[in-house]
Amino acid sequence: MAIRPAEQLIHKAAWLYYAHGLRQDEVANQLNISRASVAMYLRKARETGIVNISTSTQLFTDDVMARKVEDAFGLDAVWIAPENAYLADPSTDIAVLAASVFLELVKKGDRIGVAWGRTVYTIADIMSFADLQDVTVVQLCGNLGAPYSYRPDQCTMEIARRLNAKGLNFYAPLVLSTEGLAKSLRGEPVIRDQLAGIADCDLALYSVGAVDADSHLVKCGALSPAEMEALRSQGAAGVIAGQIIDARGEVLDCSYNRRVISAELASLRAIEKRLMVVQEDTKFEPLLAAIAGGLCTHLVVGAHMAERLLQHAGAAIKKAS
Amino acid sequence: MAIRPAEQLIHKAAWLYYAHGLRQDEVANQLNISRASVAMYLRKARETGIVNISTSTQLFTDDVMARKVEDAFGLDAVWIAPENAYLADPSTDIAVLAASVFLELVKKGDRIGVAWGRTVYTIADIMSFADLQDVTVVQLCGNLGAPYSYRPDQCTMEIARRLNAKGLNFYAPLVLSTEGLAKSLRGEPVIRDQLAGIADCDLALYSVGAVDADSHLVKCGALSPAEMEALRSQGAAGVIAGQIIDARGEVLDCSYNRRVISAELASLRAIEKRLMVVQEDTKFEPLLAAIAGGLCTHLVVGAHMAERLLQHAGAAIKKAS
DNA sequence: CACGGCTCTCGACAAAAGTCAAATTTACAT
DNA sequence: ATGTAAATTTGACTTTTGTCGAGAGCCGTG
Repeated sequence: MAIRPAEQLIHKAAWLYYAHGLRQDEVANQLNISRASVAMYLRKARETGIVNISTSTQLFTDDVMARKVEDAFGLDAVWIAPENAYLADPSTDIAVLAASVFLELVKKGDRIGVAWGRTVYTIADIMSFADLQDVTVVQLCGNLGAPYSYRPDQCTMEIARRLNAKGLNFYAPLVLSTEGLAKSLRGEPVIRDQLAGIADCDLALYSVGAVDADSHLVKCGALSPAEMEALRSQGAAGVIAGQIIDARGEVLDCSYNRRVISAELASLRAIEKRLMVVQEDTKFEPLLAAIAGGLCTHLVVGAHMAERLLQHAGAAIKKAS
Repeated sequence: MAIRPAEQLIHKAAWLYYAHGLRQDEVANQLNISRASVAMYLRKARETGIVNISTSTQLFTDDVMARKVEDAFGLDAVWIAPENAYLADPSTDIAVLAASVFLELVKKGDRIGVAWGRTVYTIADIMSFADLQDVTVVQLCGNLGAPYSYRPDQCTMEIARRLNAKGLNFYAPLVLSTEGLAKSLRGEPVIRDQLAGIADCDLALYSVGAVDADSHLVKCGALSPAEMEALRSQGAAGVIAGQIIDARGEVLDCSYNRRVISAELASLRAIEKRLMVVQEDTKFEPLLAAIAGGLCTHLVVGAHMAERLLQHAGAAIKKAS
C-alpha cells in the first residue's frame, strides 16, 4: 500500500464515524483535523473498501418467478431484476444487481475466474470496492488485442483492483491463426499453468455472447460476419469465454474453437459457483445453451428474460407429456 | 416478517439509494413518496440489516502487537483495541470492535453459541443489525433467574434478533441446589439435545469472568462471596459459561460445577471459532486460564491487556531458558 | 356511524455532509 | 539552499439529509 500515516488516518476516521457513530465534526476534533478532511477520508474509505456498504439482494431472489426458474432449470440461485420498474436504464439495474450478488458470493481466500464481455465490464465498472484479503482473480480466456475498451485483461484487472485482490492475466491472444500454434502455445508452461489453475476457482463470473454480427468476436476481428453466420448454421448457439458452444452447451467442433486459448468447459464446470449474468433479451438462445451445458449455477437476468425462460420450460414440459 | 408492502418499499428505497447511488429526492419521486419517507425507510433499512455498513477491522489485527500475541499463545487471530487513543470510554471501543469482528466471522447458515456476561450483553447491545439467513443462535449455559438486566437468555435472544436469526434458549437454571437434580435435569431430552447441539456450533462468543465478589455468579446469588473465596483458594482461576475453571483451563472439581447446567468444555473446544472478548484489565488471570485451556482461538482485548499478555509470555520464556 | 387510538405520511426547518478554490505543506530535483 | 510541482488541508459555501409536529388515513369498537 501507499503511505502508512494516511492509511491509518482513513481507517481511524472510518472507525469512529461508521463503527462508533460519531458525527464528522466529532471525528474531526478527535483526530485534530478539519471536518472537510474527515469528509474526504471517509470518501476514500468507501472507495477503498475499508468500509463496506452493501444492500441485501434478498428481494430479487425472494421473487416467486426466481424460484420457478430455479426449479425449472435446476439452478442454485436466481436473481431477477424487475424491468423498468426501477430505473430508466434496465441494463444498468441488472449490472448493479449482478455486482451486489457477486460481492455477496465472494469470500476471503477465494479464487475467482472472470471472463470477458460488455456485461462483465459494466459490472466491473459499477462494482463497489471491497477489501477482501487473499483473493485472486484469474482471467478465463486469452486476450483480444483489439482497440477495444473492454479487453479480457482489463475486466480481470479492474475487478481485481476493486476487490483489492491479485490479478492473474493471460499472456496469450484469444485466437491464433493456426491450430498448431494454438496447441503449442497451450503447452507453454506459463499458459498451461494458467489453464490448469482455472478448475481450482471457487467462483466464476461471466456472461454469454450471441452468435451474430454484433458479437465482440466479430467486432474485434476474431471472426468475420460471414464466418459467424457459417458457424451459426453449423449449430453455434452462443459464446462462452471466447469459445463457440452449441445448443447443448458443448464446444462446437470447428476450426475456430481449436485455435482459441481459453478455459476448457470442463474446467469451468469444476468451479463451484458459476455466476452468469445476461443483460440483453436477444441472448435467450445463448443462455439456454449455457444452462443446458451446465455452465451456470447462479443466474442474474431481467424480468423479461425470466419470463421467456419460464415459457420455454413450460412448453418443454407440455411437449414431453 | 411483518407486512409485505412496507418491506418492499424499504427494500426498493434502499436499493435505489445505496446500490444505484441516487439521492433521496430522486428516490422519492421514483417511488412517488415524499423525501421524508425515503429518509425514514432508509433508517429502517439500516436498522433491519437490509443494508449493511461494516468497517474493516484489519487495522486492529495488522498491529505488530496483535501478531506477537497470536504467536506467543498460538491463537488464530487477535484484535487489539488501542486504549484511550480513540474515545473516552475504552471498554466501549472494545465492545464495538468485538461486535464488528463477530459480524465478520458469522457466515450464512452458521450455528452460533453465545454465553453470558456484561461483556457479551454490551456487545449485543451495540451490534448493528444484519440480515443473515439460516443462522441459529444457541445459549451456552443455563439461566440465572436473577433480577438482572443481562440474563443468559437475553444475550442469546438479543443477538439472534439483531442477526435476524433463530434463538435457541436453555430452559433450565444455571445452578441447581443438588448435584442429583442437576444430573437428572441434564438427562432430560430437551436439555440433553440442547447440550448435544453445542459442539455443532461454528462460532462461539463469550468472555471470561473473574473469581471474585464482583462476579455475576455472586451478584446473582449463585454463590456467596465466601464460597467464591473458598473456590479461589481451591484453585479457581476464572468463569466460563457459568463454570469455574482452574489455571489450566479445566473444570474445577467442586460441588458448584457439578450442580451447573452448561456447555461442557469439550463441546466448546469442538467449536471451530471461539471468539473471546475481554474488556476489564482485572481479568488477566482468568484470560490466561481460558487460553491455557484452549477455550479461545480468536481474541479481542485492549492494548493494555495485550501488553500484559506479552510480558507474561516473555517472562515464561525467560524462566524456561 | 361516530369515536378514540393507531400508524403512516408529509412539509418545513435544522443539522450534517459534500464540494471547491485558495492556502499551506511536503517532496524532490536542481 | 531554493524553486517548483504535487499533494494535502482548510474555511466558506451549497447541497443533501435528518427530524419533528401536524395532519391524513385506517381500523375495531361502542
